[in-house]
Amino acid sequence: MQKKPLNFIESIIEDDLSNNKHQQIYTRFPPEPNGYLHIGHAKSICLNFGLSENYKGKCNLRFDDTNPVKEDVEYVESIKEDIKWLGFNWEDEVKFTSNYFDKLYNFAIKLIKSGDAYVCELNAEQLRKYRGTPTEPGKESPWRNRDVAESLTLFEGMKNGDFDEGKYLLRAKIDMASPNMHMRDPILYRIRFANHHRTGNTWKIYPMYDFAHGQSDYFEGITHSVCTLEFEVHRPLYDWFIDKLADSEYRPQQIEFARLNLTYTVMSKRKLLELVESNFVNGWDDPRMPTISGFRRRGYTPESIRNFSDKIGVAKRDGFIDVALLEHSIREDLNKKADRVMGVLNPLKVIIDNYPEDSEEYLDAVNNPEDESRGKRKVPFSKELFIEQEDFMENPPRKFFRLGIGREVRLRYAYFIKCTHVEKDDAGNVTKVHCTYDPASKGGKSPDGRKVKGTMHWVSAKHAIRSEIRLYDRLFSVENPQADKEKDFKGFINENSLEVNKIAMLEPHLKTAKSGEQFQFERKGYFCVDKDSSLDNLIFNRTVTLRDSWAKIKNS
RNA sequence: UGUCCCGUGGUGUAAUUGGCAACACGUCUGAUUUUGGUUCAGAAGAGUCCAAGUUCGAGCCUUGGCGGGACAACCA
Repeated sequence: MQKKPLNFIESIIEDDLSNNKHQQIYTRFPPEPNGYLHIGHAKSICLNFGLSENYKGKCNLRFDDTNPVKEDVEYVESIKEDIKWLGFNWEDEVKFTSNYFDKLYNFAIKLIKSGDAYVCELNAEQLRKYRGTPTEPGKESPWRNRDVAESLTLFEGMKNGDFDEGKYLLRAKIDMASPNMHMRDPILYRIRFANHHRTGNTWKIYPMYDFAHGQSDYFEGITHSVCTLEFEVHRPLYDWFIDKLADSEYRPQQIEFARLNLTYTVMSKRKLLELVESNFVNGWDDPRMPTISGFRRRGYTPESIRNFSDKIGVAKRDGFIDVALLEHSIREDLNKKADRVMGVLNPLKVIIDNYPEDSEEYLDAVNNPEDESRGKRKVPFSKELFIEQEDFMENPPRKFFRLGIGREVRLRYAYFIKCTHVEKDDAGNVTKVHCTYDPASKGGKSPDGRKVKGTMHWVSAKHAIRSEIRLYDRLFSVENPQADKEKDFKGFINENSLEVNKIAMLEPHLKTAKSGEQFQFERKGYFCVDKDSSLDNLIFNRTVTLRDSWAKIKNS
């Protein structure tokens, strides 16, 4: 057995462990509770929790809840649910940055006292001007050298709610000329009269993310603070804070990796929120959304997402993962797990002219050829059947192996049938296909050994149950909807990303299928029962189609 | 005209004291098949952004270019 090559983060960890820098690793997943988790977060979750699993360490779930105006308990609940669903467990109880508000406040006071922070009165616009640009140095605030005592008093007042929002700020005193914008006297605290989902109205001031994040890692004893690339330039600032705070050699080590981009979708919470709010989709868990809850409702399994996460790897260069790899991951998983059934999406009536009028019989069908333990079931057969419209052609092209006049095919698990003639409507559309069957071919084998090219799925007309089927396609019509700087990403939405089919006919076995249950509709794809489904209105979501080499031939 | 990060098949990741580039997805053949699925066998596809240098030998080291990305929210 060959050892799987390490990614660069694992290499760092193995070095740290073998050098005894750490005896045990401690990671964390630190979402802000301001939206639902998406597949990009899943990558980070699998990484952080996976690392702690593989190296026998620990991993915290910590909500970075420093901005009460955007955050909500609804989101903390959904995030917890998603992580559990993926199969991960956090260490101890859930952590919140708001747990550290006191510590952070005391640290801020320490910084004021040591002359490393001051209360500033610049307004938003002035602040922007004073900050400079990436290529031009900033200017020092007129309040920068205010008395320590005065800053202390003012900061106390800010905390007590004595001042209006925006009136004062606490800023670190670092270097307004730094080539790194984040070092130009960053804001530590701002006044906010907002109700915090956990601390209520206790606080009138809230720490900025940059002032809270690194220290929270430090408070929790995190050894490896894994985050995405955009925080790379923040690292010197976090290190600056920790140097002021630390009383030992211990430092959390921040390591940045490239966030996940997937083709034909968008991955920012802001954009996903926009899709939800403008009703392009039906909520955060719409099966077209790249959210974890969306994939769950679509029928993706936790295993498929974890395997996907393994396969995409971890690196610092950012790129786009082909959505085909995700689709491969779910097919791979469902191929082993999903029971096969027969369902006709676009029914075409077939009449077996030589089959006895009122007769019916139950035929054996294998539930899952990949898993014998799943056993067999009975499928009813009778004189009138439905087949898929696209499985019949009057003038079939070369390489078409299905039914046509004079052709013989196999009905899966049933009989060989041969088409004799068709009926048409006034418009010339085929409405009924007449066939004869070979009674000797029961079960799908012909005793004389003759072969047929095609095997088709079918349902017995009088036994079939009708169902609603939601067919999903990619949400966007281009690989990268954000590539165009001029045009808004919503302009690239695929108008046909949802097709609701209400004419599908399924084998009766599915009548009692429960919400969340997954099946392979033979030759059509993987489907799961939607949460909106009920006994009198069965609803299936198509998770993904099967690979389809005929479609490729047909389209070329 | 700043600081930091990154350039390996179509896509994503490997190549761990420097030894003529591997795996996965995708693509294309063929075999098997009661799913045009699965499975199996095979093929094409990069000479590692460019240039110079060190070396017997460079994707790995050095230098200089070029290209891409991040950073100017009282967001995270």
